[in-house]
Amino acid sequence: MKRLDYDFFHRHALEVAPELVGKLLVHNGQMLRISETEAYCGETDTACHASKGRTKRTEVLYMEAGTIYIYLCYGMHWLMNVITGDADDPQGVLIRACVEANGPGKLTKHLGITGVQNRGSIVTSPDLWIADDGFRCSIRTDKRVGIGYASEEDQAKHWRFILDQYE
DNA sequence: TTAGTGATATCC
DNA sequence: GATATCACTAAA
Repeated sequence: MKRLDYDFFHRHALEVAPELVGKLLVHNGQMLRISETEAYCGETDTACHASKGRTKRTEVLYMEAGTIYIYLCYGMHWLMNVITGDADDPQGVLIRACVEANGPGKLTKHLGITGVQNRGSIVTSPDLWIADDGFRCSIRTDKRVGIGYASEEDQAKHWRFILDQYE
């Protein structure tokens, strides 16, 4: 079992996102198998929060790879992202679901993750990290969901990665 | 299908 | 200061 390090996240979101599927998300002693992720790729991606520029909320996206971006949606659901790529390049991967809980809001609730983890680092945090235990599986892709505000071409991109079948 | 919830951004 | 928006969920 190996903790994913800076080098793993220091790549393009479209490389990191599919590889995170099947990994273990560890928080305060709980371990959950990630089963669904989505990639958000920079200011040119109209679905990405940073597409409208850098603000107090989105500046986390510009931080270095491995930074945790937690965002409160609809007043009650914490959504968890991990920043990838170079610093000042606002891209990241949304953790959408794990085997034990489907839905990004349910996942963070299940793990007890809240905004206090925002701006932390998945590489150095003592109680929140992602591990590779050698698990292998096949993955399928699909369109991202819940991004109706994005351009049609961005909505059409298959940047959602779903655990399909155990090997 | 619809209500609920609150931080953030955008507009006065 | 006020309002509109939102990477969702549960209940019906």
